[in-house]
Amino acid sequence: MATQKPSIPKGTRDFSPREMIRRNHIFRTIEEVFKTSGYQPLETPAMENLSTLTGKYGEEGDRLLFRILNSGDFLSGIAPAGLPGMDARSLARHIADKGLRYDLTVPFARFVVQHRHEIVFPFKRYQIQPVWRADRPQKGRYREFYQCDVDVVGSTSLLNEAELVQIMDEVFRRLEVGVEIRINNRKILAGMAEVMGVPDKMKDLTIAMDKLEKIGLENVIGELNDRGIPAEAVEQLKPVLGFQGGNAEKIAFLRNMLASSATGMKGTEELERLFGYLEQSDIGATCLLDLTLARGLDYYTGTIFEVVATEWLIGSICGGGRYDDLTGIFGMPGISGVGVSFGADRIYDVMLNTHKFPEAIESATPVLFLNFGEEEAGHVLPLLKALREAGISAELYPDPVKIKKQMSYANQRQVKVVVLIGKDELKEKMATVKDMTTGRQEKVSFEQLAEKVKSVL
RNA sequence: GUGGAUGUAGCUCAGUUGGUUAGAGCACUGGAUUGUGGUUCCAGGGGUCGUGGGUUCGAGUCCCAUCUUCCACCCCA
Repeated sequence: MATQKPSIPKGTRDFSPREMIRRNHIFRTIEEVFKTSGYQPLETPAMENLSTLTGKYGEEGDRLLFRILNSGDFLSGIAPAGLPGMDARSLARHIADKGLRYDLTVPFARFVVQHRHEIVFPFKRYQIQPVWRADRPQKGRYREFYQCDVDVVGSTSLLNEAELVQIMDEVFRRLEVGVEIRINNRKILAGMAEVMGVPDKMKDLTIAMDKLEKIGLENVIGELNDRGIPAEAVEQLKPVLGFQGGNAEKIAFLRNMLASSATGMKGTEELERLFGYLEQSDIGATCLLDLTLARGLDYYTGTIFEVVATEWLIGSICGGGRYDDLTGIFGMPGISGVGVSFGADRIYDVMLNTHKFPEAIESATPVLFLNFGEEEAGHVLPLLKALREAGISAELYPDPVKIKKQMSYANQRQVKVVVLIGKDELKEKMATVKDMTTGRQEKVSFEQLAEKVKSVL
């Protein structure tokens, strides 16, 4: 067999021990915050039935789903004559009925409906697992990445939204990542489309508005025109796009602008109440009412969130919102949920580039016993066990190779303490303890070893 | 899915208008030092030049295709 160059699929990554220590620091911090707010852990399978996934993320989302080829003779049901006339899309419907999950929210909704009789509502869960998207990789964009979701379903209270903001604030405070939390409400966007006389164009409207920060006012207006929104409607939108003022002023402005839209007024009230809660919640990060925030996922119906890092531009590092009827598609209408998702990989990128990883999490190196041969190594085993029981991580070099080689290994592993027990030491029942940072070494009795090692560490 | 850039040793990169056997630094292995690392010195191993075609007497170098990575669009964590 010809040797092949080892590689991994496009957009996926290996994580080295050094990277894993840092990633785990992020995961543990997030999980800790989730737990202290009363959320419970949940996991779902990497793959879902394709019928569960399709149609939940919009047309673009469907395109980005990874499909899993059926097992067995999956072409048997297709007439060979029909094949040439079939495009990849329709063929895919016949030969794939499973797909990798695209996010954690839809599988969660599926879980809630499927287990509705076992669940006590309001149900609060968190879920930290990878998701897959067949997107083209780019800066901060991967085909396999981890999401850390917190959701609560079965409650329409805006206190849930406020709690999620608190969680976002606390996570990034603990990770020492500077952020701005942007908040909007889909009902506001629907209301705008309504008062502009283009209620069916809400999606086009939001896609264009969302780009304001990126492409500027002129280009947004151009895009609105291209998307078939009449000039007089665009004219009504201009004050929104150019609005300067604080959150309270924005709410007052909306109340005036959206007066004729029941939906719009509902959204305005929701925002007002949420910001009221936030004022009483002692939030450290900036919470900004962003009238141009849209978010592409189809299922959001109320409050929407997005978090961006202020010290490193990489797109959003956390996002989410309220979905009023996600469970309805699975046959359980009338259950409202709200949640946010932390993008662990992007948070990692931000922390790496802004040097936010604490040194302390990196230096958990063990004590190393050198291996002088079969007999000497045998005498090390009880000492090794004693150290470990004393809570000191320790290891014995497995092969009796040259001491120089073993020392070199210790050095590269950044081992702080090396213990040498050779023929000489065995005779006196002593161990030589070497401090690798100073280079100094000292002989101690086996009984004193743990204590001595501790003093050097 | 659209457009642009990229690929030479494990890593970072040289490589002339196309011309012998493709180089350097770091890393690795062995030795100076038969029980002592991080410094130094000496020696050594390692590359079908991303892959597949083509042009040419001759291709790392030119052309085409394809893949990877990166960047932008779309969309998004």
